[in-house]
Amino acid sequence: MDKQVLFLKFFDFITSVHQTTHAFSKGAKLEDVTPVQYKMLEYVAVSQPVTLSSIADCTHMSLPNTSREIKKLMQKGLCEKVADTDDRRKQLIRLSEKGQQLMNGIFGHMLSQLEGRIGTLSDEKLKEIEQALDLLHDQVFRA
Amino acid sequence: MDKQVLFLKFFDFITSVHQTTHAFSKGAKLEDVTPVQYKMLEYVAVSQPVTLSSIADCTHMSLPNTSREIKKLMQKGLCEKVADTDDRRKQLIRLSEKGQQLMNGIFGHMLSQLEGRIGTLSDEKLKEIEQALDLLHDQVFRA
DNA sequence: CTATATAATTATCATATGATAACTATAAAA
DNA sequence: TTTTATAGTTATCATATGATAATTATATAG
Repeated sequence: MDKQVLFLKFFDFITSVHQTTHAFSKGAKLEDVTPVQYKMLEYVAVSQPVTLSSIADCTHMSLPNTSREIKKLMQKGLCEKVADTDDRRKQLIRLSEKGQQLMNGIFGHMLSQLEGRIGTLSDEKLKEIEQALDLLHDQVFRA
Repeated sequence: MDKQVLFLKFFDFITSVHQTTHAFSKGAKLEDVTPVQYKMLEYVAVSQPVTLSSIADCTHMSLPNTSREIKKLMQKGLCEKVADTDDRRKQLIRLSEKGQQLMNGIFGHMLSQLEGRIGTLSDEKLKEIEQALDLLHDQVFRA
């Protein structure tokens, strides 16, 4: 097994995933949300409610900058703060109704893009794809 | 086959790939090269020599901004221009010796990161991984 | 030959992003 | 209780990035 060749395949694969990600998000209307803000919204959508610190950690941002951008997202009415009753230093963030709808729309758009790619495949093929996702996730792209 | 479930799996997978990419590039010393400039270097490294227009296309940048950033990369001694003898409007870009060394170092770093993840796997497992990469690349993450 | 399309450059501007210092409030440890 | 650690805010600055208009040079179509 030539590791050099496998590496090139990985590199090509990662590039393809990035391009596909770009293609998927293209066309989803994101008026008034910057790339960094979108990344934050995506994280909040999946893990809500979350503290500012965990947003900062997971998006590789500093706490001050995270605070600033969340403030902007709240001003746009996309996020809400909830006080943490256990630890009053913490601020729990979650999507607002409007933010939830925005992300639902985006996820729906991505789903339809995916549908366009795998919609016609047989159930056996889909099973194979699912297994491939699991394998790579566990063996290579694990955190 | 529940498409909704498969979508969530895809979403999770894409997130993992992005995080792994981030982890891979972390630690590679990129003094004085911005993220956008790095993206350009990566494209040039793989496809050189390339025209400014193709760099602009593939990195989703405007031509003026591409021109500006390439200029900076040349000032840093990482890229070179070669005139296209066929069409004198075109500027072919390639890595300089220094740029080549930089990218070799980064690719080497990524290779060792990958090695750390799959280095101990059996040849059969590696074959499976290779097939999974091919499958997903062809069926889902194709351009 | 003239008009038009392509490739790239330069200049300029607004905004997004990243970094840091100074600060407040609360919790936990000594 | 005093000290120290944690969570977050605010303000400020420098730089990176994205958008656009105006310009030059060359190629190609009519």
